[in-house]
Amino acid sequence: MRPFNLESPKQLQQILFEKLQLPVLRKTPSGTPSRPKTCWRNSRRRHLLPRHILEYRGLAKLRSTYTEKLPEQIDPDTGRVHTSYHQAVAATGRLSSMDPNLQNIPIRSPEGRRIRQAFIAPPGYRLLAADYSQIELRIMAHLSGDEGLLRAFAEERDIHQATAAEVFGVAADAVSHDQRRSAKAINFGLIYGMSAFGLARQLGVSRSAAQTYVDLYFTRYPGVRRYMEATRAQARNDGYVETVFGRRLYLPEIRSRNRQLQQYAERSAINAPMQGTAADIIKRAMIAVDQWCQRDDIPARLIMQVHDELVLEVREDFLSKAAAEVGRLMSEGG
DNA sequence: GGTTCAAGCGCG
DNA sequence: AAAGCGCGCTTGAACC
Repeated sequence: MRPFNLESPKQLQQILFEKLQLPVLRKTPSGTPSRPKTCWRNSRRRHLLPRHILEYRGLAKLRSTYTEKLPEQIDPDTGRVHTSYHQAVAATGRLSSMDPNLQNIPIRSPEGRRIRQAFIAPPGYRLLAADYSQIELRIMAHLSGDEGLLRAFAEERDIHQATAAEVFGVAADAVSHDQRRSAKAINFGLIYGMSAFGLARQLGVSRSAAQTYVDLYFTRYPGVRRYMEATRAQARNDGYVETVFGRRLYLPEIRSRNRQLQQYAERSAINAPMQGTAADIIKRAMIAVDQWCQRDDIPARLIMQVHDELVLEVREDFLSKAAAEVGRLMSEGG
């Protein structure tokens, strides 16, 4: 018998599953019992130990990846951390940031935000971040031409609230927190090509309830359903999908007899035009913003891109002018 | 000393 | 059986 390493995360988790009596919902090919991740993560509501372990993992990630590593990556010449952006990595046309990755600096947790606070501008300068609001859903509205969705955006509505009002048949100001949360999950799910099954798992409701939400959504936004169906059909016919600006993603597996590969290709076909068009738009904005920055006497520099967000370094006295101009360039393209 | 893989985490 | 897209980094295990 092999030595039993109690510090092996896998073994620890395995023992924990038994002690906590989490159900075995499937087995791996080798016969090892296995529980879905969500089951394990949900168990933290009932059990103290999983809660502590998940908290520990999050903190360990922050320490090992950011707190300990980033200071080592400071360039001695400039005193800054410099990333490399790669243009031909992500299939959808996004940039990817490497060595170090500055597109995944923490922000979602309070502890993570403390790490982000370490990123500062030089004396006399400030960081200016400008991001697109709901850009992929706006693109979905554009591509689908759905009247209801286009109207909601034209009226600058809170889109998740507006969706909830439509799907649950209530007035916008009567939408509950849970209804908005569900609508948000539906909206994200649509962008990702998610099924009713996936939505059910995400929301913790029954499959039939999730199916009801999806059906209701498509009744309210029929253009979106038409668009989704047309995109799948087009991908299957042509073997590729493309963005508004013509960037293509080839999907040979859309005709695979392997159902898993075929469905994955379908989800990619749904997602790529939206994610890819967003990538095209911000790249054009980057060119416009940088050209503006390079003009004489403009005390602002484009220093980072995070998919739907541009970050600039701006001289303090120029901040409001820069914010206005960057906003204009990002929405109108110059 | 190195590589490769999976798991698990960070972000949009 | 799997059933939500796109990424990168760290860790530990297994192996050379």
